[in-house]
Amino acid sequence: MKLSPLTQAFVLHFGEMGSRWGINRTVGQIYALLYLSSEPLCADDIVESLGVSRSNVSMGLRELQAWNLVLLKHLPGDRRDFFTTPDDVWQILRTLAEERKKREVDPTLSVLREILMQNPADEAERHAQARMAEMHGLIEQLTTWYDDVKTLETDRLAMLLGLGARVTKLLEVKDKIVSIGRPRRPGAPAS
Amino acid sequence: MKLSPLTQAFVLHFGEMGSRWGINRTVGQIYALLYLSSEPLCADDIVESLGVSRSNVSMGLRELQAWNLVLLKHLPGDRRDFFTTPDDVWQILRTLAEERKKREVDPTLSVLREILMQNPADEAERHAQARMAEMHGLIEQLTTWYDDVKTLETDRLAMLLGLGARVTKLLEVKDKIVSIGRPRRPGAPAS
DNA sequence: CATGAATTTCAGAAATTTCTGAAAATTCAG
DNA sequence: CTGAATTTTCAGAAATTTCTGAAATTCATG
Repeated sequence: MKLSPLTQAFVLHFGEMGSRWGINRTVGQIYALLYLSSEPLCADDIVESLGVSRSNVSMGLRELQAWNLVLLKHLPGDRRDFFTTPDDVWQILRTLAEERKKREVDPTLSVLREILMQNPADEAERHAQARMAEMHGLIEQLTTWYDDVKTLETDRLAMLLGLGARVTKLLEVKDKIVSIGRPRRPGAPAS
Repeated sequence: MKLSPLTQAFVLHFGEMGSRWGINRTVGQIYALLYLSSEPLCADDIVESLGVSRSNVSMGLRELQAWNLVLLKHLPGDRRDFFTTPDDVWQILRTLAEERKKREVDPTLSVLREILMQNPADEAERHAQARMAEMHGLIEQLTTWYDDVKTLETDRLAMLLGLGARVTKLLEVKDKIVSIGRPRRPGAPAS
């Protein structure tokens, strides 16, 4: 299993990027390899392709399974485990988002909520809590949006992305139309 | 500068989360501290609050400046550097998004483009390239959306978030209305 | 241009993370 | 149950990252 130069380049890059996240180099490389492969690979294929130890691959695969990023396959008449990634990149994105939220956002939210329950002892604590409340509010808004959007099927999601910032333009126009139909009295708040 | 328990809890949590990203513990803690503080802090304040070495704080602050996450302030008649975070959490979010994109997404995009220029030597490379093209397409869609949305002022952005998945429902309704106005001939594609 | 307050740099120590090889566990066919 | 194929575990080696203290640098001021 000698890697072609193209595959090699991608695998090495993913290794580097991996370390920029929490994921380690080998895990990144294993994932890249599985992602590119047209058929499922077993642990020894990976050992051979990446030149790392068998046990390292075993641990890497375990981590990827914990992230729900790989699928386990069994070929009939073969006791070995084979691994792939899902075909659909959008599905991969959804999984990634879900797992990162679980690991990075949820714990922070719960710490913030915890702290915001307490009441402040002094002015410094009052200010600190106000800051945490701001952060909490921001994260809540983002996760609410995420929860709303994550269930969209791929084509709807693509549609939403394609719309981008124009959505707000649309709403503006709508507001204008509404306000023509319901002209505001002089001095009344601008709604 | 003894930290109050509330602040302490938040700072420690940020330290932990920091290591889950590329950022190290101290950098996370420094940021948390600055974020919560009602007035700018100088390096020695941070040393005292966190109990780490002066040089470590210096390096941490440098990293945070590289991320554009802190602001440098100078008090009149004081030669020391003082640091704060921006007041607006939405602005912080924008900066964070921008910097992470720069560090994590852009390099990947450029590697992908590089590889997709080459032409495949065999069937395996052809398949690998197709996979990379899928990933490239996905990232392009996401970054296009991001580029579109990142310029929105905070209230528009909040509006867009509030709308969430309902956007697509809106489009559906619009499509329905349009198709009533322009009934499709039998056998014609559903547009 | 000397002084001293403040900051930065950097070599190496300390801590942490990653990786390996050997041993243990698991699984299944015979 | 035995034994071969496969996977997992884990103690410690190797590599990497983080942190420190001491020295170097910067720079406003007398």
